[in-house]
Amino acid sequence: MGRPRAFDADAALEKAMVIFWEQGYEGASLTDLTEAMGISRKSMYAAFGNKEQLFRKALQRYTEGPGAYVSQALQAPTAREVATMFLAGSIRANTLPGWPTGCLGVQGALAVGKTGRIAHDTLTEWRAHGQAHLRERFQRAVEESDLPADADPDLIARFIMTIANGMAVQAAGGAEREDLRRVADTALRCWPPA
Amino acid sequence: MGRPRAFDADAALEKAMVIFWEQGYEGASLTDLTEAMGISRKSMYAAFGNKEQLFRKALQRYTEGPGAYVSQALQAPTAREVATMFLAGSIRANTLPGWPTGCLGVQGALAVGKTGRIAHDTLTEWRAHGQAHLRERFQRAVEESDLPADADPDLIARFIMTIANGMAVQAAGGAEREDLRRVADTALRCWPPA
DNA sequence: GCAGTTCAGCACCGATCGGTGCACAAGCAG
DNA sequence: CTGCTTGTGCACCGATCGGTGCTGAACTGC
Repeated sequence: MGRPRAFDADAALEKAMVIFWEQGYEGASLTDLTEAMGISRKSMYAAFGNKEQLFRKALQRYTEGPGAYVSQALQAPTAREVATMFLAGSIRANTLPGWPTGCLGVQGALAVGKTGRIAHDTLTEWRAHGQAHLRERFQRAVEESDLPADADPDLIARFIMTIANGMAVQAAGGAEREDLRRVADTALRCWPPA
Repeated sequence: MGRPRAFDADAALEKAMVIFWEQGYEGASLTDLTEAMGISRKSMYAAFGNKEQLFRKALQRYTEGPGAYVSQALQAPTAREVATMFLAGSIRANTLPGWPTGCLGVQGALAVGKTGRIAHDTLTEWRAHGQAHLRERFQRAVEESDLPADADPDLIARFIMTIANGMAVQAAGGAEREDLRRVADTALRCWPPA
């Protein structure tokens, strides 16, 4: 009994997920969230508890929606297909047209709100500069025949930088130095990588 | 002429760098920063301008300090040594004892302040769960002889997850789907990776 | 000594944060 | 219709944000 709710809680949760995805937890203010969800603060609290619980539910929805590739990949018949499907699904989820770029699981504490946009852009540029330096160096290596003539300096630089970026996320999650060292060794087992 | 400043601006900048490194730009409040620097807000503004400029100077100091491995690696004689030194330096900088873990260039917009700690931990756990599922699946592959008996499921899972994490950072920086696809192909060119 | 200049500390600014009390409207059971 | 419950919107809470005006002390050149 009582008055039924006048909005679609599931649709509202999806809107909230998008805001968290593109702005991160701290960067997403209650005003941002409720405006996107099209409901009042009070309705949000009544329906979802508080901001933290809303975030958890948004993450769960992400896992079942854009992040469903994880469980799908795990069902592949061979280990190689698991890895291939996992990475392919990750790529797809990271670059869905009409959706925020990147992964909510990383982005959620990587993206920033309005006040942090400056720092976000500064760091994106900083990483791009580092990658550009690598690319130029590998370009030189091609010219010096240190790398094969058909090697792709841009790809190699991006590959190495991707490993480094990934290791930074791993380290933020508590990975030990020896863990990372073995990852790097694995990445360099085949050289040149392309 | 005039009264000289009573604190070491360079030491203060280093303290600020550490706070940004472990708490991110938005997560580092002026109170956090000035307390760590041991100076008043007014002194900070007089010496560094504002929070944004302080962040830029802290990033520059990071580049010249813990991040100096980048320019060092670029001077290596061969491309392979460049890649090896770059990754090794990245690992070292990500896991310096007595310093924050991870990379300021990623962390600066990844880590969060007090209010975001909950989300940060939630996401760290979320990523760890995904990696654990991968590990269990690769463990099964070893038991099924789909992977060699000496394959290391933990390492393979961490390697794949590191690529995925790195691609998420790349995507947040604007990488296209095709760019990421080639990175993933590169990572899977040698299989099994260990 | 003096005058000039700059530093440091405190209180305070408006804005925004996450979260809530209250009045009222909307729908239920009888 | 009358009670009763519950969703909704508005105004507002204390806390904190980045940033500043003011006061006085500390140091310089003369």
